[in-house]
Amino acid sequence: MRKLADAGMRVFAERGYHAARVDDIVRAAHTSHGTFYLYFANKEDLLRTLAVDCAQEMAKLAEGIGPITPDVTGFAELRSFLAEFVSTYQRYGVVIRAWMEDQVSDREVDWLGVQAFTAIAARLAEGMDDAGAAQPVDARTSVGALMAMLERFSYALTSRRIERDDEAMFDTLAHLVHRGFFAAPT
Amino acid sequence: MRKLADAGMRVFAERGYHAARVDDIVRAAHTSHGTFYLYFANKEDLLRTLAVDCAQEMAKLAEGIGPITPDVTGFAELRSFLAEFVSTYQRYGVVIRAWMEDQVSDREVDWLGVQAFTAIAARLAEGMDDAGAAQPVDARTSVGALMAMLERFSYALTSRRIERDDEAMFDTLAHLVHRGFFAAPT
Amino acid sequence: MRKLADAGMRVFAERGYHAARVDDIVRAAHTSHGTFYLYFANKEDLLRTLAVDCAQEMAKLAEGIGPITPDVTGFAELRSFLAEFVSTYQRYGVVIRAWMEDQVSDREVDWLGVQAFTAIAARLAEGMDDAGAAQPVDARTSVGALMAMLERFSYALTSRRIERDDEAMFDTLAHLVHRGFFAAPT
Amino acid sequence: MRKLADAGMRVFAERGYHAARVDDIVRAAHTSHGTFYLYFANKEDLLRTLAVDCAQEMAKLAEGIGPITPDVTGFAELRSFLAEFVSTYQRYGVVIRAWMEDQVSDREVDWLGVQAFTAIAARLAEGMDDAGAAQPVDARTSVGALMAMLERFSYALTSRRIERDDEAMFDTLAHLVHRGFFAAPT
DNA sequence: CATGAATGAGTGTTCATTCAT
DNA sequence: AATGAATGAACACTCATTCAT
Repeated sequence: MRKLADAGMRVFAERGYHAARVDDIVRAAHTSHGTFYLYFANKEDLLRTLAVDCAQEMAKLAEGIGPITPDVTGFAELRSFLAEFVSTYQRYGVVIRAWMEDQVSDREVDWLGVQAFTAIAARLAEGMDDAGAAQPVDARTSVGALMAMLERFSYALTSRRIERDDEAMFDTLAHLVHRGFFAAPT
Repeated sequence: MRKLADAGMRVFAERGYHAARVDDIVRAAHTSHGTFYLYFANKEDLLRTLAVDCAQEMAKLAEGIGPITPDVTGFAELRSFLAEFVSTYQRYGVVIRAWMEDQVSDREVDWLGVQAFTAIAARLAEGMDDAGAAQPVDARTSVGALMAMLERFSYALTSRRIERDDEAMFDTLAHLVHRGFFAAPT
Repeated sequence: MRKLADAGMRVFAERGYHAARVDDIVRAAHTSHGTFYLYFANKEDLLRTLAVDCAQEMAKLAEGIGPITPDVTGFAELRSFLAEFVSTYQRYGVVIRAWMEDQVSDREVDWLGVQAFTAIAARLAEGMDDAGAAQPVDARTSVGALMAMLERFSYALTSRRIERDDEAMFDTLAHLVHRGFFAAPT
Repeated sequence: MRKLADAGMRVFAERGYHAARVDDIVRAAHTSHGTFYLYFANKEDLLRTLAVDCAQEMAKLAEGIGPITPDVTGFAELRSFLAEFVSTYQRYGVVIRAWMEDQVSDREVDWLGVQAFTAIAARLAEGMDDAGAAQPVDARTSVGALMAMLERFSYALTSRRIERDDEAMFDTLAHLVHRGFFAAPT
């Protein structure tokens, strides 16, 4: 039930997954405990559901991006991807962190995660091929690094620990990554 | 007491902070509950203590590195820093993630974190000055990105979700970051 | 919930408030720990609830008594009040003593206590006015003395430390107090 | 050891017997836990020791009073006894209440209590004999009533719940009791 | 005599989960 | 489908007591 999932999202964001009580979620959703267990096997099941949502959005986002090439078009593509990723991550941050802290694993989530990862890596690899010649950087490793970076920045932005001009920061990140990939002094 | 902190580290790593029961830690340390609460106010206090340890090691590590310059020396410096950071992070991974999940904050930890961050940023800024000319990337943002990247890779390596030639991976990372900083096609 | 309050009363009476474990109460009430904390914030909250019950009964009892006059009617009134008070006190003895030992305070209880006290003092003052002339005893102080006396006798009777003809004892008490109030040599 | 008993007295008075931790007492006495258990079998043993002290003082006090006669001398005797009793009680209040709450019993304490009780009852009986004729009040019951009254007033004074002219109050009490005993209209 | 670090049994309290209505 | 009162297993934490030094 959407109402419950949304409430879970909100409550997790406010209190953190572990501190969030089923009672909080149920109240936020204006429902009863019974209803919660009608739609979710247990609290972790709700986390899993939200993780699937997250992975789906991420995968969709990954598939939507165009090739990341050494030229300005590639740079723009990367730049816009950064912003979208951060926005999505900000919504699912708690879910992701709880997921990691609890070392949970789930077929569907894992699968979607790999899909997203592969999609981005593919776009990047295309760009690298375009750049020709032997690149000392590996596409998959690079994508991993990119996503890690994004994750952390998204978190920092969410928790407001960072105070800076977002636009300038995105520019720095985009340059950093783009140059890291292609060594093109823009 | 060292024995308890060490045991806590081990148990947190195995079960995760939230799943770890005080009883597990006490048993792993071959002590009693009473002794635990003799040295730590509560479970979270142990987490805080470990976070301080972590922040201290990180700060020390950060201060030990030499300038990260555009040349091969700088590259080597960066390369070796990566390895050390990952190694340290791997030991404290759970602590860091629990710290973030619980949104805990602590004067000492925060202070040491800032110190470490600043130290690395300074080394990097030096290198950037050497590189002369206007750099489109900002040193502080870059360091943030670098550390995020490392954090996530460290985690991936720890949880063994990644299976790859570590040396090659470190090379890719070092290149990626170094080129990102200096745009020097190595 | 009545079932729990009643069980609490019984268990407190048997073991004393401090020695009574929540588990004992819960078992005596044929319920679960969860249910206990559904109706009471904690063990002390149950004590408070019982103290309110006690204060209410005492206040009701105090309001029910007629004027305590120097004549035989007044004596009879006093005599019957004594018996009722003792009976009530016997049921709430443990609650009262725990309440005092723990130096707890509560708006409602305090208020009802004052009400009861005032009601009795008023009845007595009326009688004293009837007795005319200056009385060397103050009504409020006298009531305090009376209630203290009753409290302790009630306790003695409850704990069976006293073994005597109850009727005779009540007579002595009634005479003692009545004469103390009105100095009428019966 | 006196130092510990004194400290116990102070701490019990401050926090109440149950809330007082052995650690508090030990710290207040500037000694160690080990030393505590060198002189007392356990926490309750300290309570018992203090109860013995209390009972001894009370017994001594009871033995020191002269005959309580219907005349002014008897009244004065009673009046002064009241003040001394209250003063003693105020020091031992917590001990007494804890003793009652825990329903503890002890040969020595019980014996001294009976002694004190008997001594006062004897003095009163003497006075009653002097008053000649059949008294409707029984000496032992009367003494019980008297002591109860005193106990409660002492407590009220200690906890400062009562705010009144102490001297006037003592007068009322003395009159009340004396007249209750001898029915002499003052 | 004195110490205080170490102990661990004991207990209050929480909260995910169930099930009769 | 929806409810929410009832459950009880699980856990953090306390503190009286001991004993090696």
